[in-house]
Amino acid sequence: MNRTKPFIPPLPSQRSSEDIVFERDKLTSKDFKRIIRVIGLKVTNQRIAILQTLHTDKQHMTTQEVHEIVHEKYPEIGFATVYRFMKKLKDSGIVNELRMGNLPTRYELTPDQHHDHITCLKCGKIVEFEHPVIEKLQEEIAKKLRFRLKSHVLELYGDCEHCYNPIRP
Amino acid sequence: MNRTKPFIPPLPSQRSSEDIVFERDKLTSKDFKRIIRVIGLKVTNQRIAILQTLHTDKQHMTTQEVHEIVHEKYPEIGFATVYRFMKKLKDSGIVNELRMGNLPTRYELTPDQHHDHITCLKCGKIVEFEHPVIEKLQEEIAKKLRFRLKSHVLELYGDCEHCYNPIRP
DNA sequence: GTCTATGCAAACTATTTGCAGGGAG
DNA sequence: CTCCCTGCAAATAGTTTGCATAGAC
Repeated sequence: MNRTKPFIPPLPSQRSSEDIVFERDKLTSKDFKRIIRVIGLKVTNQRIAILQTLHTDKQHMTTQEVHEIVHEKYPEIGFATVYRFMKKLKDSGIVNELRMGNLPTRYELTPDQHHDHITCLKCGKIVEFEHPVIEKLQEEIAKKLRFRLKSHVLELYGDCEHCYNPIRP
Repeated sequence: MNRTKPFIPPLPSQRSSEDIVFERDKLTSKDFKRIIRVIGLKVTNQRIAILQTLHTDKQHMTTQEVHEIVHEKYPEIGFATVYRFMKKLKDSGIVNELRMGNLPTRYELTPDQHHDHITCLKCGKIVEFEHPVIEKLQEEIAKKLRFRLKSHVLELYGDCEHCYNPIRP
């Protein structure tokens, strides 16, 4: 996977190319501030910390997990702040919302290259994959049904190799 | 779409072919009883009514909607009964669970032929589609990642033709 | 100084659970 | 007659909202 490709938050409308291009792997506090400003919000320590967490810590975190981590640095932070900011981030495309079954919603910084997920029903392990052909087929389907495709969710569910009985043949 | 094909509830294990084949379009009270028995539950009026509703009324209903409808015939019925039964139905594959964004979970009788959904973000319209190639590609992905594929969710989101500005060219 | 953001708590929504009585097999 | 099923209500989980204060710009 190409990890040095520039990370461009997909803001639907007013994108001013040179303004919001970030190096995905090297996001600093300065970048976070910039992201926040770009989506028209005020820069606060809490928000920086949330972005920092999403960027540094493990992918696919729930709001509660994000809160837990940020809480260590800013013990006063409330759930509401995290929830509210996550929603803003989602609305401006900075993060993706992942809904696995009826588990709590998880988030990931919008990847530079779109990918989907396969989740183990037994241990909860999540593996990412990309499949350009499927992407293209989806476009075709939408076109045929006269929809303007905005987004999609493809989640596979199964048992990972460690979880389906390794003893029985 | 072939609507006269036999409807075979995909019970994972003990399927005794001649026992659980139903004509999808003609399900009667008798069939509902049979379905309930097949999944190892006791037959009750409430359960029959729930299946009846899922079969007769509009597809893609929430548990609350199902409850509302069944409630007219059995005013004493509680949410719990519907929720509990829906879960059983899901576990035995009689119904599919659809989770569109963070909206309440919707259900459909498991279609004889698998299909996915495209949802209009503006008016909520849902259109079903099938795409065998995508299905096959999913199998391949799972295989490559060493998962035993159990199920998947493919939901496309966009604006339907009536909702993207029909005036502007 | 103005207006947005925050923290707290309460409200809300969808869903689950405990329990005692009712009904299917 | 034995459990399973049901209705009710209370509990829970995740998320949202109202409000007064704090803080960014």
